[in-house]
Amino acid sequence: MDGVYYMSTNNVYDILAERGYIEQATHEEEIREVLGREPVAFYIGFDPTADSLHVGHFIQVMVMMHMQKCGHKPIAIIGGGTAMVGDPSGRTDMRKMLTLEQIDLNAASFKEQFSRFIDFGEGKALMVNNAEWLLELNYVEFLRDIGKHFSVNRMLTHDCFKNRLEKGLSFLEFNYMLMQAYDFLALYKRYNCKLQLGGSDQWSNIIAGVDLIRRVEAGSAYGLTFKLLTTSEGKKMGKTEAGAIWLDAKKTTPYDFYQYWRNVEDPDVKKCLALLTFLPMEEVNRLGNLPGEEINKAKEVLAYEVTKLVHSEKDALQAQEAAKSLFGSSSRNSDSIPSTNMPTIDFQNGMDIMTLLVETGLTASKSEARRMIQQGGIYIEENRVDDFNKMVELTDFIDNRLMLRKGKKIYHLIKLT
RNA sequence: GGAGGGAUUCCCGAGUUGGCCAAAGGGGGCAGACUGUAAAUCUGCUGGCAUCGCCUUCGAAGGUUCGAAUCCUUCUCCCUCCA
Repeated sequence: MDGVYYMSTNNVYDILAERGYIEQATHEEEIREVLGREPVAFYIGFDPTADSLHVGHFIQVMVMMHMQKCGHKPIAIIGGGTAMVGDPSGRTDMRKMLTLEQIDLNAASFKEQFSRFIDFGEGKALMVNNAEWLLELNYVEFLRDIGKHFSVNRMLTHDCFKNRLEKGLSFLEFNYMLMQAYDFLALYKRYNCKLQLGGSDQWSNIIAGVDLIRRVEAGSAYGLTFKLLTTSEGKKMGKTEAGAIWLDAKKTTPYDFYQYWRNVEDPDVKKCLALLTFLPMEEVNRLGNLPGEEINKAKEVLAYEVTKLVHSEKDALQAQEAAKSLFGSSSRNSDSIPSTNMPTIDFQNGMDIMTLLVETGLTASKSEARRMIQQGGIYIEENRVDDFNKMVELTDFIDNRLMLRKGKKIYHLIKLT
């Protein structure tokens, strides 16, 4: 039935709802009606605090894609204005101010990445930097025109501030909401943007914008929030001990990217398929409900599909192939297996295993390498290394290659050059 | 501006009669067993270098001491209360 439903509707709201994106809506019925009636300009904000988007952003990008496919017009806002000030949440580490150049650089990377997913062709989508209007604001004017519409009493009742009242809240942070609300207003006026989307943590800020537009312009504006990508246990997904999963292949290789999705926990597979791929819901449900061990098939599809979307079909195929060769029984030859090229001479007199582990980045230090070996977590070509003084010799290489493994899943190929 | 309180290893959080503290405990993470490249569970590890041992860590900089995360001084940041 889900599949039929998907096929028979073209209201993007229904699609988003069915796929499980939507968390909260300011005016559910109205939004659905507007989206079904006319092309709507909508926006999502992104702070250019890094030089690449990550998986957390990707879910928002997915939404933009769905929306665009259904004829609506995405406006991606780069938070250049807010980034100038520095995101106040997470104040202990006093975020270092990004320079204007850095922000511009990041913004350019963002745009490049957005372009892979969204069609920025004439009139189809926009990317705007809020520095355009935020940086030249006049303080007193802003207070009089915008500030007067905000009730401190009401703001204080918002959850996002409530929690902070105990820990402390700077005036700067307190103003963040006004800035974002102003963004919405500015976009409303410039582009007739009447819908703001965002992660569920943006709810308060979004309502603030909706209210502001209604007050200042007596206009109709709406907000929708989406579920943050979390595991069944409520932890944020898209982060590993090593950091975020980036969309930039230089920061997270397609192989690692693929593996991340290949290894999601059983209960999360269905959700990920729905949120991060364009597979029909019928298929999503079928795959997500595969029993027991068969769910691994669904994980393979998930990993393949997401990698294909974010990188390319070729990358997805290569990653899949690499994974199969490593975890299956076939030969271990694939260009996508993580590897390090090392000069042959380095092994002329042998190299001790601990140094090798550090060189390849499999362990962060020799101490860790030692520990790993003592615990039996290091393998050379499927042979457990039991001596941390072991010297790796040229004779250990087969065809100029040597496969190292840490734990069960982390492979690393050494290639002699 | 005044009065108090606090800053500890990835995170939270003990530790302040100075040595037994590389620093309790929990979380997270990693590894092992079991598995399905899953979950749950159990076990071990979790600053660096090194074959006893050594080195750098407890907001920053100095000082007192044979010896300081623990005492003193100054500084920075944060919190609470008062004005």
